Amino acid sequence: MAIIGIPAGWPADEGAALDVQRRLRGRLVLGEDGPPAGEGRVTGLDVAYDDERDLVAAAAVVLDARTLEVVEEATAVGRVSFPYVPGLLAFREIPTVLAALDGLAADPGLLVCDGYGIAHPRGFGLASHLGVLTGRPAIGVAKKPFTATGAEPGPRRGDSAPLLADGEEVGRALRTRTGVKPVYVSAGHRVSLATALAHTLALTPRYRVPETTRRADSLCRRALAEALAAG
DNA sequence: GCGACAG
DNA sequence: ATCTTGTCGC
Repeated sequence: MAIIGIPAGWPADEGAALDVQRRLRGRLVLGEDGPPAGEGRVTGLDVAYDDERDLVAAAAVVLDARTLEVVEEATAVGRVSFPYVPGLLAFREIPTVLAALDGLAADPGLLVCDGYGIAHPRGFGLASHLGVLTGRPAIGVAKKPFTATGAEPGPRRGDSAPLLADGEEVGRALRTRTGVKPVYVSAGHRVSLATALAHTLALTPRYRVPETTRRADSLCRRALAEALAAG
């Protein structure tokens, strides 16, 4: 499989990335409810890195939202396109993730990203960025808190507490399993927070992290290992 | 100015 | 993200 190069004109430094982020932010759509949970399709996206060889492997796994069975999978391997800078994660992952999405024949439905949507320092995290570039509904489900503030949610599955930025609710800390650490859910593009929360609960019948993310995580690790073995 | 900070 | 030792539980 060919290695995805860094796209022409891709931001080369933080200043350029911030400019792109600010421009794309103007195309964000937040007024839609988005696709209802439990029907249609949901697609999990994740990446794995090999810093030594400057490689990133991405996976896109399409699930039937009702049964959570795999409909289709695709992977891509690319060159790392940006250093890790908190708040600019999208610039590191997006070229290879888009290549994986391009490899799908099925309609991906809702995009479920490993990271934040609008609960981001400038309101435009990975899920929002990917949503705008693809035009598709997208949500972010992160495993760790970022810059938004919030209280601890209650102890039971389904309990949640607002994530606040400048007094506005930009997401929720959501307990997906009773007695287990919460995940951090935010709308990305063309979805409401309520829809994002409903999807996250529908995708976590058994584990803390959504089934989409778990499937994509294991697939991109496999893809990276195969790329390294192939040379 | 300093610390904190998705993956 | 990635690395890494040991431990607990189904």
